[in-house]
Amino acid sequence: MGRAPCCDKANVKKGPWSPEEDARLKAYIEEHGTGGNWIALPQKIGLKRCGKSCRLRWLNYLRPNIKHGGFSEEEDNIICNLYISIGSRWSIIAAQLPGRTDNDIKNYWNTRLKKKLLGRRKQSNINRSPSGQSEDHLKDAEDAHALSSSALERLQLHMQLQSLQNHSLSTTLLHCGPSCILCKKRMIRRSSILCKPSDAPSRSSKPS
DNA sequence: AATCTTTTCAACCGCAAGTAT
DNA sequence: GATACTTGCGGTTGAAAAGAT
Repeated sequence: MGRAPCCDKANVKKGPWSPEEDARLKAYIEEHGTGGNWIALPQKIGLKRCGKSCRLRWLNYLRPNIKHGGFSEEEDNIICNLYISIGSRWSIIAAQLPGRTDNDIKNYWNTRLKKKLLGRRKQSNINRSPSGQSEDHLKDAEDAHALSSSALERLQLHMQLQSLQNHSLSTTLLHCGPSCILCKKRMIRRSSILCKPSDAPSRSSKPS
C-alpha cells in the first residue's frame, strides 16, 4: 500500500506560475506567514496548487532578497570548493551564499560551472601533454566527463581547482567566514576524500 | 526566413527524515 | 512503538529562449 498523495493531483494546477498566483501567494505569506503548514496554504489562499509547489515557488522565487543569475567569481569559487568537499549537498552550499537558492546553485553548477571547470581541465591537459599522449588524455577527460556527479568528477575538479588557486582554502575561509563549520571540516576531509570508496553520505540511498 | 540544435532554468517527482498523534 | 502526515532535499524533466546552420 502506497502513501497517500500530498494533494489531489486531479484538481491541482501544474506548470509555470502566473503573476496573479505569485501575487496572491506573496501577499498572503507576507501578511500571515506560512502558518507552519504548506499543505493547507493553497486552500487558504484559494490557489489550485500543491503545497509543495507553493513552498518551492516561495523559496526559490518570491522570497525577499533572492538573487538570480550573475554569479561572481567569488561565488564560483565557494561553490566549487564546497562541491569538491561535500558533493551535491546543494542546500548546504546555498546556506553559504546569502540570497542564493539551492535550486539556483544546482542549475548553475549543472549547466555552466561544471562545464567551465571541466573545459579548463581539458584545455590544460592538451597544453600540458607531450605529443602522443594528448589523445589518450583527451579521451580520459571525455570518459571522465561521462561519469559526472561521481566522486571521480569531484577528484577531477579538485585537481583542476588546485592548479588554479593555491590559496583556495584560505579563500574559502575568507568567503564563508571563520565560523563556517564546513570549511573547517574540509581541512580534515580533504586529506581523505581522494581515497574515499564512495561518494559523500547522502540522505537518499535510491539508485539514480 | 525557416529549421534544427543546444542551453537555460522553473518546476515536478519521489524519497527519506522529521514530527505529530 | 506504530502509523500518518508534512517538510526538505536532490535528481530530473520539459518548455522557452538563444544560437547555429
